[in-house]
Amino acid sequence: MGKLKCEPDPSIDKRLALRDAIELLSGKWKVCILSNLYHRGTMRFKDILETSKGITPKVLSKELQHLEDNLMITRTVNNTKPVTVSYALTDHAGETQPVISALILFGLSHRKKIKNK
Amino acid sequence: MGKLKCEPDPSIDKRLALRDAIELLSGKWKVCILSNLYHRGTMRFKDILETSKGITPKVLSKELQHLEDNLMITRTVNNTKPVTVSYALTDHAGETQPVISALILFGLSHRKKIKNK
DNA sequence: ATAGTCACTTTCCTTAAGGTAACGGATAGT
DNA sequence: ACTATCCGTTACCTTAAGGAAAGTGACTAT
Repeated sequence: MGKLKCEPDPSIDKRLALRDAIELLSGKWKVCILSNLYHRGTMRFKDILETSKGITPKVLSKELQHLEDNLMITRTVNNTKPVTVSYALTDHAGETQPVISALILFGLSHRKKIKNK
Repeated sequence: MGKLKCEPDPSIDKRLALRDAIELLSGKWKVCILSNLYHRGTMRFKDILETSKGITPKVLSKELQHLEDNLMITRTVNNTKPVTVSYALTDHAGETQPVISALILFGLSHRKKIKNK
């Protein structure tokens, strides 16, 4: 494979954006949590704890805070007994859909390539 | 945001693909190295060491091996004095382009959202 | 003989991610 | 009073990522 294009380096803005986007999806649980919320809609803490198999409450709590800080999910304390808390995706989280699709498409092709080694 | 669609859970294949794809791009240096190779074409070890500012030879060596294992780059030992080694993207690496574009697009929008907090 | 280049490798260290297990406050049922 | 549910927190530990600094081996130039 030779040189492709020889554009100037990507702008600093794009590099920061790329780094932020990857960080937001990196780690063992974030995509799993987002995916669960996407497919099941609003969920309570305990629901996510059970569907994200293997996660502990401590880690889940941290991940949810991180996702909330990044405006990917909303956290709503319900007026119930005992207290329940609902989490749901924001509209902004919907913008990850093209990213996820592209990642899956590449990942599928990549796994094929790797298997034939 | 209510429930979006209520598809069944994604297939196990897609989940694995997604995880692999994210892992391949996670970490401090991989995207940086790929981006350098993409914009500059074939590069020697020292070139990448200098353009990926802050990386150490040990870490670069490890990252390059990882990328080679994943068929993203080729490693060619040149018949020169002193020995030089050339790295270049594979065709397969080109398939990350839609992923990177999607990540940048999302990242730019995300950074705007976060700034207005 | 000495010093330099290139592509690493080795050793040692710090930091951060993630896991385990137990505990806490609020509330309710029996 | 005792137990249970829910949503966490706290304290402690292990592992992995990554950084700093020096060294190695093959070769060349002076």
